[in-house]
Amino acid sequence: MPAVIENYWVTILKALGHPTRLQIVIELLKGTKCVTDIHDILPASQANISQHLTVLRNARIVDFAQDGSQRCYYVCRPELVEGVLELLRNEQPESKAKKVQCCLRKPENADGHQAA
Amino acid sequence: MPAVIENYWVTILKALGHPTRLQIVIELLKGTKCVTDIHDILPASQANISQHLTVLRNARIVDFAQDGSQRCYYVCRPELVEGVLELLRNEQPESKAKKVQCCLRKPENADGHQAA
DNA sequence: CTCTGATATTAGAATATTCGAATATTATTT
DNA sequence: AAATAATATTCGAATATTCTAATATCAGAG
Repeated sequence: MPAVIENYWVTILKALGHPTRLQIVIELLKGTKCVTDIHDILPASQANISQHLTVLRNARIVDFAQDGSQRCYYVCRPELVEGVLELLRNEQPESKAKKVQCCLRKPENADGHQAA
Repeated sequence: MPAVIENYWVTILKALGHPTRLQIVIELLKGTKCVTDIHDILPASQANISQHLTVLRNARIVDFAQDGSQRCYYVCRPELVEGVLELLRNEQPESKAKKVQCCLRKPENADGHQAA
């Protein structure tokens, strides 16, 4: 699990971890929309939406197709995004730990735990 | 999709959207660990790890079981977290938009688009 | 109660994010 | 070319996040 990959994962999660951006993505999943459409739907300024779209684009979550002077934005990884939303929707009740014992830190099983 | 729910989703995504916290969660999925265990594994100070664990706990992603003076942390929503990681691993190639046309903003189909 | 290991909290500086205002760019129409 | 609609960029202030250093708390051993 190289650090490079996880950095990319973090970029994706961070991009989704903002209310406006999550809303944008949810709306785009319903269908491709241009910036003004999104602006009509969400309570944010045009510039701000454009900024958030840039963040989402840098995370490679959305992309756009130019259509005249409009940019038709769409989710370019729908399975990823829908999957995440699906998991969030199916919120399970928290599970308690099965068994409490966790680590080898206890004296009796100290086997090369502190720096060798 | 009430705002309250999405706020919670954002909290979860934001919590996962940090390199150290994502690492912590990945490690905890392998097995319950106390803070010192995590500290041994990851390049961060004890205080910092404790802080990140607090963030993860507030997002209800992890919880702990007290075991003497230790706190055995574990992922309390394993399906959610593993599901997200699984989706990130199966990174699909980006999909291009099927068809370019997107919105009703065009003059010819302007039907109640601007404020009625 | 004191000592120690384990963990948490606080405070503050460093850094990053967010957003509005203003401006720039790009494509289309006239 | 000028006007206009659509979108992007830049700047800067406000705010939030992150991290380190220091300190506090808490549990068990002696």
